[in-house]
Amino acid sequence: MWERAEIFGKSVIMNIVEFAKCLNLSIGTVSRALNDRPDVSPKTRQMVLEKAQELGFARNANARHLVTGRTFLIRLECPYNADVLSDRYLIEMARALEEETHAHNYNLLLRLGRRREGMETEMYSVDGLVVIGAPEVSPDDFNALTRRGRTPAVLIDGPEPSDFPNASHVCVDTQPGVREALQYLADLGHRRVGYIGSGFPGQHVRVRLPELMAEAGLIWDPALAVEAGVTRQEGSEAATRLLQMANPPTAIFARTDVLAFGAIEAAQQLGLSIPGDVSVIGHDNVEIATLVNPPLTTVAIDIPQVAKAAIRALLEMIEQKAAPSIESCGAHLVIRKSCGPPTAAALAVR
Amino acid sequence: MWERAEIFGKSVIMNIVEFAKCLNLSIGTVSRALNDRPDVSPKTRQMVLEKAQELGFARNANARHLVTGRTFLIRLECPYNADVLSDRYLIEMARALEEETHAHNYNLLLRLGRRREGMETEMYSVDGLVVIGAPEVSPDDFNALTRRGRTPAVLIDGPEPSDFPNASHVCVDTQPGVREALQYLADLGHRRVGYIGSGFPGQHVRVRLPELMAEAGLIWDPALAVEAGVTRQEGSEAATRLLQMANPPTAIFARTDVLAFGAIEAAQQLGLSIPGDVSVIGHDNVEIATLVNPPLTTVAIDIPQVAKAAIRALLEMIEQKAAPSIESCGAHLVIRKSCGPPTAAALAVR
DNA sequence: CTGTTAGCGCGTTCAA
DNA sequence: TTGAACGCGCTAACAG
Repeated sequence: MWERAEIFGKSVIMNIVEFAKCLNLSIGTVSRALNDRPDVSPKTRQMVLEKAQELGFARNANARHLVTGRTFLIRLECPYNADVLSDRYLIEMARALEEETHAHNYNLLLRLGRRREGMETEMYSVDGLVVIGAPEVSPDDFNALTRRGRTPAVLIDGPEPSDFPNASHVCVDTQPGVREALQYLADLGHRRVGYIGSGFPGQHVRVRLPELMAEAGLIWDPALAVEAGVTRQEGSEAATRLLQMANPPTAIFARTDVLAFGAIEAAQQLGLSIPGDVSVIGHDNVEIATLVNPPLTTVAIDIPQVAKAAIRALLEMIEQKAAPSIESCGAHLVIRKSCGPPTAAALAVR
Repeated sequence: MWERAEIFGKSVIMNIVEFAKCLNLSIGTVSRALNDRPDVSPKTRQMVLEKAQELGFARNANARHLVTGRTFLIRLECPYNADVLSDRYLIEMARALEEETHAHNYNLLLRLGRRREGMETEMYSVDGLVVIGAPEVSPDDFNALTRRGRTPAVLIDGPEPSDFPNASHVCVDTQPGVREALQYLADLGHRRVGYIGSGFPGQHVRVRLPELMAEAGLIWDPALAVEAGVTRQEGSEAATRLLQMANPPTAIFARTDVLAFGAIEAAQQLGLSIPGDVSVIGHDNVEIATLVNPPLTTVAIDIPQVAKAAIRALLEMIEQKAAPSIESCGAHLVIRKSCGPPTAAALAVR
């Protein structure tokens, strides 16, 4: 059924030899015309292109890949299983990467789920690899993924660059966004800002929080920084603790949007309005952030920028055999409706 | 840098000839061992496999594809641009399809954005195509996609099967889920159930609503069926109209979750509690359905089932040259917290 | 069971 | 500017 069938007495699947024969040209000329080479007369090229359209001739991609050694395919690897919300980040990143690869005439091969053992040798031959969201990826994993370093790779938000000198890195640095967020709160008139952390150790933001707060002209009080976890419930509990303090913060900055949702919930349960009585800022710009009430102001990683940087680095390695590079991308503040100036009463408390 | 480099004095990229030479075997034997053919002695196979691992030999996929005419690649096409919420459906479908293809040792090539003109001849050679969510796909589009029908294709929730007899079809029939939903409401004690439609003409569910209602033992009153649109706001307005009737429904079934969100909002603004005073059921099982308050009971399309059916149909065409098939997949009810028994007062009204 | 050989379809030399 | 011939790396058919 899908074989070299006959339609109207003509072989449907044509190779370049048969096609060239139809045009009374040699395959060399046809190939050059199709590849847009300069050494073909314009009208020959024109004719070849038209006839290809007319006869429905398309070159066999596999043969081209064999002879050129290129596939124009880039594979996206997500070595870890994420929950739904961080998936949102992955999905948006995948979309951005896909757009970027298409813009360069590459295709993106997606692998959302876990890698299966033993598929290494059966895996598709790709020109490059994007490994995303895998701070914990091991050298062994990396070797398996890249066929012992033979396939150019770029790691987004991956492990320490120094551990994988053969790969390019795009590091996501959220500090600019956090800085913006704190400055925004300060400009609104806040002085005491609470922080709800996600409990992960060694987060740059957490570590540099005192400094960042001070920089924005905010008060740094260790009692205002609590570690929660990842769920909305945990965010709610942490916010409740903060808001019931004798001298509560007038704004809360949560390490993730989900924690911020919990904080909003907690404030509302305590009878506080947002942003009237308390301001809340999240982090991640999760899709739902626009749909909660009030829509959440949040720190957003610039996903298109990260995708652009990653694909650029990868293509430089693929096409120009460039050495691996390291780039850092920032984040910025997305202002919606969960922040406002503190009330006079709240300010009076301290 | 990524060339046939020398590491430890040995060529890193090895072809099957060089590999066979290392083993003192012929390439034929090596090929058969690697392909798991029966006509190789077990210990030869064993040796070949071990040595391949040890020397890091992997066959050139492109050469295999050329000679076998197969790539084990399936491309997913989404010909239309969807909004964020229906994207959610696409994304979940993509995940399910990806799992399914991997289970069969195929890879899924994703194309989330719009197709670009002129990429036809440059497109990757794939074994099959899944076209999703394109009821409006035209024969021309279809021909371009399938290289004039040469590439096996399956359409998920596509146009009338009769219009594309060369493709397999997986139709999504939500009626079983709707039936379940209505029965669930009836079992809770409801009699008067309102319906908020999305305004699309010719929806099977809408057309058969009287019948489905009657089947569940519910009252069919045309006044209780209103057409809204697609936004939350429209859902809210429609629900307000329903709930302000002299003899209002005790439950509302909305054609989409977004409309249901609007209905919940409307009820709450009217001072009605959910599910205390009014029950609400949605349709689509959008991600956010679990996050609203109360979590929304909704009709869910069985995405894994659809994906399974699609891949099965496609692989039958690819591997067994089977004729195109048509299959219908159902939906089911996901019970969360937006439904309860009607209040005695509400029942007394009628 | 193993070795040998002929293509798969194309890009890319070299001559003409 | 064009044509002829070689080879990319592999599978499959056939011969031993």
